[in-house]
Amino acid sequence: MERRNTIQRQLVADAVCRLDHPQAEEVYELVAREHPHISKATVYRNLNLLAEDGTIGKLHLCEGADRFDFRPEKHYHLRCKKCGKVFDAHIPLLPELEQVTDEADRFCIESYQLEFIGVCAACNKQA
Amino acid sequence: MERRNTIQRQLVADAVCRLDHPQAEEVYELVAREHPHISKATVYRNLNLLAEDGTIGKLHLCEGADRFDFRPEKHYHLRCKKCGKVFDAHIPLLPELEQVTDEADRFCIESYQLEFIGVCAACNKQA
DNA sequence: ATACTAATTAGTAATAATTCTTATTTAGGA
DNA sequence: TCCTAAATAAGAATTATTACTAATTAGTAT
Repeated sequence: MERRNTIQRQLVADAVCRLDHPQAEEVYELVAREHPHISKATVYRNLNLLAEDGTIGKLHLCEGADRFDFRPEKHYHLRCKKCGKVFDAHIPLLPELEQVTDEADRFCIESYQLEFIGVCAACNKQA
Repeated sequence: MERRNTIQRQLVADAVCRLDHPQAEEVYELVAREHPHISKATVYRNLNLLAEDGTIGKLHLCEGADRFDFRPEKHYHLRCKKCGKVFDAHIPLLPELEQVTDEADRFCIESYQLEFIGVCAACNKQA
């Protein structure tokens, strides 16, 4: 049987759109505020399903829990090591990175995960 | 007071050298085989201390637990999505990546984390 | 050698994030 | 309407890691 369109899945997707790079827990909290009966496992499962079929993006960053991202275009991310916030980078994609191969290891590269780490404007101003 | 040189720290460092991109648990197991009284917390603490001062590297990959790496030169990593193994990439460092800035966000980039994902030679042969 | 003191330890408890389990409910087709 | 597979709720279980605390240790000073 096909994947169904469920209300829960739609609610999860909506919540990701309304939040900024939320972690699963934040998505759960937002949905649960309106629909207290939703199960945490349902939120996790649907986040992963939505990420699988590309409806949303899933970010596995160096620190902390996975985050989700509804922006469709491919883009890099910045993580502030002071406040922990994650930002969309306004950096053009690096074509060199897309073309990397590793013949030496006969390893078939399919994708990559890149994250820039540093200090955001707000935290920089404070210091 | 300064950081001390402890036997436990040396044992942890040695174990990382003898293993290939081990997770903390594997380091613990190897040390504990010879020294069953070592505490898991001690292994974790020392792994992080060693990573802090650059004696070993700490890898936060997309999947699974953190891994540790004793190789001193900067290099990229490959992760096989079939078998989960992590390999050192024989790919030259990309200078473009080292020079990236993000003026638009006034974000001060200090480092980055890059990981290539694909299928290793062994898994490729099987399929 | 002994004593001192802060760093480190072992062992355990706690936490955080996520996945698993099971009984129940639902959606869509026959 | 009835059937069946998919999806759900609720909570237990798991995994990886960190926190806590009393006891021990390393490095230095006596």
